[in-house]
Amino acid sequence: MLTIGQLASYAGVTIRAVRHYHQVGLMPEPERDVSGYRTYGAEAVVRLIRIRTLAEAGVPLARVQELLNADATTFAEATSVIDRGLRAQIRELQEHRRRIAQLASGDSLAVPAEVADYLEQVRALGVPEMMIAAERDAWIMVAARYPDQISAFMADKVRQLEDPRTVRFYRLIAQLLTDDAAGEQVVVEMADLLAEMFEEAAATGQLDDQDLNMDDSAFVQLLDSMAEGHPMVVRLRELLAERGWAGWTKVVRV
Amino acid sequence: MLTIGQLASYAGVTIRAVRHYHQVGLMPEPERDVSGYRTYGAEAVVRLIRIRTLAEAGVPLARVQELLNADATTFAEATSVIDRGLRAQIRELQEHRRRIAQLASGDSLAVPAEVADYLEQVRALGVPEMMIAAERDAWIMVAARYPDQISAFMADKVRQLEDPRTVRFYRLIAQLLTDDAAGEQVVVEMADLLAEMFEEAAATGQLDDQDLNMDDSAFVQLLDSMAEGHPMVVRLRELLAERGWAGWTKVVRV
DNA sequence: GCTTGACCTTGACGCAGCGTCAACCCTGCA
DNA sequence: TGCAGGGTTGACGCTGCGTCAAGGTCAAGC
Repeated sequence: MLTIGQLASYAGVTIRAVRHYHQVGLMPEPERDVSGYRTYGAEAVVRLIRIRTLAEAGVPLARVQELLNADATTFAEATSVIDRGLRAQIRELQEHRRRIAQLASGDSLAVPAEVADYLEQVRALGVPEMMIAAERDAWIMVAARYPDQISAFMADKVRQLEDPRTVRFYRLIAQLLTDDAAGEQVVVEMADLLAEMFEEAAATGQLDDQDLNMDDSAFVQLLDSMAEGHPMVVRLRELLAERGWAGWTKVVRV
Repeated sequence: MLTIGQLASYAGVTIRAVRHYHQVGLMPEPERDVSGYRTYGAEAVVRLIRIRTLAEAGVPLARVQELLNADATTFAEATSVIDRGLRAQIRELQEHRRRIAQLASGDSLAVPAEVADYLEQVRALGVPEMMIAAERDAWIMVAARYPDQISAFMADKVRQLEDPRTVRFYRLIAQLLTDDAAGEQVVVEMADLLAEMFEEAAATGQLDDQDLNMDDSAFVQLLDSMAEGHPMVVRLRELLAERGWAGWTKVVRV
């Protein structure tokens, strides 16, 4: 007769696992000797090995129970179900790998590739990291709220970078953030630039497109609020208001 | 400002998950409004999305914490570690699939393929299922104890099946188990057969090979004990003892 | 007969990442 | 005013054991 330790070592499992199987009813509690030790025979070894074989194949213990008593047909069905589950898990893990690989490349942490590309272009203009980070955060939110439209948004933004005035605008931001001496006049130039571009956008109907895309006003407010942290933004909005424009995420004439 | 439900829905997670992240310190507890509701700003949405992105990529929450504050180099290192982990998991699952597929085929539940093949051949001789099951159990144990030698053992057993006396022996077992009337004379014939074969094995040195392979006497006793359940086996051992042989799993001259 | 070390016993907490009550309070609308 | 649909904390549940804790037992050497 075997002690629990011997049983466990024959089957290549831990003592704790054997006791666990008793607890959940996978193996019957065996006879005890005079001092209370569990005593096992060979049939326990066999049962334990079969349990392990199934468990190591990824079968949850609850189903091991059923499978050990199942006929061939039931067993075959069960295994095919389990195999489907395993395949699904593998697919999931592969998806995880893909995501991790994406994360590992660049600052794309939590942003889709399109956004990362755009940010890279903005970075190339010399815009300071602080501003890049703020932009990234905003686009993270947009991507979360409008996952289907994010690539269209980004395509639009990339097109805007072709306009020299947009580039100039970003350069001014860089100047404001890096050069403490730069002050009011820079902000004024920015406001003028924006007002001019808004005018054009209104004329070509681009401002109307916004309505179709950003239909969630609470979300727009939320995005706007992200910018308010900076005093420069506050001042810029004042100047834009003087020029007849309100809104930030979504621009409207007032 | 957002409530917890709004925050959760922006990021596509459950409220419970958000509260969990507070609890484990992944997200700071935000301000409360007059009635005790948590109030969030946009930066919480961003942080939550980044947490989810990492978590869904299979990063344990404990590491998400570190990664969010890590620099690019640390981050790259960490992701490669995580990717290795994911690959390992995938390999494991694939191994599980292999095992499940093996289990699904035939009565190979927990026996290696070699054993299953051997049992199939024995079954073909007309040996009743009860005996097959007993044999299978014994080989399960042998395979567990001597995984490296099991295929050699089985090759040996298959070779033995070529001997007409072995076949005759199995047929006699079948007769004993199915025909209640069959009695003493069958067992005697079996004992004679075995004694003859043991004699030959001793002459050709095959019995010495056993010593090299089965070196664990406790294990041998255990295997012997599996057979003792049947009165026929007990009687057979008596007769073999009269003919000068002892042991069952491991045969010795006495 | 005593000590020592390896092995056995039960009981209970811990783990990851939340899901799911329970029991109660707050808000907005008809 | 009532009711639906938010929010709050607190606590247990799930999987498959690992890991103390606080002992009792066995075999062996002195």
